[in-house]
Amino acid sequence: MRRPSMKELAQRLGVDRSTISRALSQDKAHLVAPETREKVRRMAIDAGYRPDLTAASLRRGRSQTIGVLVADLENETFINVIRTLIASLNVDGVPVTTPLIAETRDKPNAASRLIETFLSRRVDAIISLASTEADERALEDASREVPVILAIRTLAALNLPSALCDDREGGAMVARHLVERGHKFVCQIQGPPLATTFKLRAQGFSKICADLGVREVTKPIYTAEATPTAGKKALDQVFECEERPTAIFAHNDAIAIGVIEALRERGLRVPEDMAVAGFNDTRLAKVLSTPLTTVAYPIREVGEHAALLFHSLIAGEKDKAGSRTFMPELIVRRSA
Amino acid sequence: MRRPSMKELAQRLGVDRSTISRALSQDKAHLVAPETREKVRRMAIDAGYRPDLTAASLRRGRSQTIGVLVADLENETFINVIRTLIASLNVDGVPVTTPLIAETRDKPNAASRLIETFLSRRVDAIISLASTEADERALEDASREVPVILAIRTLAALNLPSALCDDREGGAMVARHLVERGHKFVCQIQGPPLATTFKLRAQGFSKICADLGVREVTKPIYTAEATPTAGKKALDQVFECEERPTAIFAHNDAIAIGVIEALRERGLRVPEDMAVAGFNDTRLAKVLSTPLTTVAYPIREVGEHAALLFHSLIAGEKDKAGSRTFMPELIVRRSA
DNA sequence: AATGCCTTGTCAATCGATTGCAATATCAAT
DNA sequence: ATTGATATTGCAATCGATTGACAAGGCATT
Repeated sequence: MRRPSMKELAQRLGVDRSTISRALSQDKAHLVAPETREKVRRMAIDAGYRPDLTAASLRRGRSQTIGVLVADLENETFINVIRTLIASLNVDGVPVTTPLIAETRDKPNAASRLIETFLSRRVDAIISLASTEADERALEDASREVPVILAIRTLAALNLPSALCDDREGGAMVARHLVERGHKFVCQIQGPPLATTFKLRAQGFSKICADLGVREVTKPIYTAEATPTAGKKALDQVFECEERPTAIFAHNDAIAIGVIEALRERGLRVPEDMAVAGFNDTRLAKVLSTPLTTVAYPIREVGEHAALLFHSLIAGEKDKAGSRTFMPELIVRRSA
Repeated sequence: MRRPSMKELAQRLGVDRSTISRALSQDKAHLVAPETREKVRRMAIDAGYRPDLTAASLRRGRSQTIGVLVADLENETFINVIRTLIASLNVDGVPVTTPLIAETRDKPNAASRLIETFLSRRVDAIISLASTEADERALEDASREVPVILAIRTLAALNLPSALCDDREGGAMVARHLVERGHKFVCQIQGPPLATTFKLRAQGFSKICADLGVREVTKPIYTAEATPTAGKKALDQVFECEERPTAIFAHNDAIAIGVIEALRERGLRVPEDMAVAGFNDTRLAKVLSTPLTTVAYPIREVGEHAALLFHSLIAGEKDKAGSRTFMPELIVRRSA
């Protein structure tokens, strides 16, 4: 006992399919007599009618679908941005645009392949929370067919509408704070160099250090991944230096957590023997027994602006679709 | 300069659209002369042809799409199961089935609304990693229209094909271990009672305690969410008891981490003053300076079996689609 | 030469909804 | 009664691909 199509509903009711379509639609419902409209709606409900969105997509040329590229599904910040984005895709609690979420894990060709799939599925827009310079070309090509929006990670060369955090200023905030606390020799543990985020944080941090006459460990220290494990390993490099810094700026809370654990294993106290600051203000940051000094990411703002960009671009209002950069906020806790 | 459709390719090449379709397909390509086939493929490539999957879906009655319901996108275990599932959706590295991932956050009506969307989009199957008794009805209804697969969380009443972990035995493993270590009075901090997972872990644990004559804190302790913050708060309840247990089984690593941090703040050492065990073997479990004794979730097995179920059911091989329960593994580290 | 088979390709219907245009009905105004 | 405007509905094309039925041509067999 399959569910009926519009055609069948029409037959049962003795009207044309177009009437059914209009009666059930949002914007064309006024074209059908209130009486008929009600009749159609009632019948649709108790016949268990369910619209076929693939058919509607084909005809409309709009799939009511958005492709979401995300670098890492385990990353709280990404997920939370996606959550606020998704929330804005609903109208009256009913999801009208379905997100197609796909993860790149920063693998070289992942993005281009996924973008191909998105385009084949005729997404109405693509929003990338995973941009790296390796995908620049793929995103540029895609942007000629469909609106492409950048979030979290920018790509300077592309000039696409984007929703970002001021990562440079975030790095600067940490630097200023460490200087205020009297640190004279500090160190960064950077995230993987692929994404612009970390580069900017590093720049902002270093700039302030230079300006205020604070020395940094000269050799740059990177992690392969932005994870606790990688952070833990990276700490070894800090201790290979001739002189030990008194504070570490980890580019992300996950890294910071690894660093703190590693310090603890070496019997060093945080912040007394070594101050540690992170970035993102993860859930865990508050819970740690040495609560983490970190930079709160403007999650809601970024998510909401990304959504706004999506809606403007869909509506063809290119003028309204400006890029914005939101300010993060330094959260001072015990660790630094 | 829009991309061409099959029709346009056909015109340019002076053949019928059906020939193009067959030449480009996997399974019907042999119906086209090798010469023509090559000609078509070459032309398709340099004309930048890209198939329209919404059109194909409509005609085929199969959308090459799978609806994935997940309770929490921040949960590593869910994500990792989804990852292995997704990996199996690719053929030769090319994604043929697109997952539609949606998060319920265990909110009452989220699942049914999302299932509606899935069905409107004509997904080929639904796989739920978010089942709670509240969604039982919705999943049952859905299963009459499309294959529904359960993963991680089961629903006893429904008898749907599922890929599970033996949570009861997992709980039992922890209990046996604590007994071996000489604990006589222990305590559980359970996850939210919605999902069967936690109920089973509790049962398995309590059964062994009872059998081996170990006492448990009588009042059951639940967390509102399976998060570190909730775990931290739950620990207060443990200390409200007249007699203090010597070991805690937290139903999940996130909870365990919160518990450990809270203990540390009270100045108690883990495991000397209080042993703590978790569940899932999260990334963080290894990294903690008191590495966590926990139960490794059979992520790969569950993910792969879920994928296998999907493929069998799609192929109409219902007989091959049996439920399976995989054994977790106790990982003994320092915390208990 | 007749028959049958195989290969290759065309024709046309179809999936289920949406929408521009035309048709009819209704009503008011002249 | 005629005209015009408005409201409501129907007709039919369309979105882009897939597929069953069928035709044409080539080849081998008898």
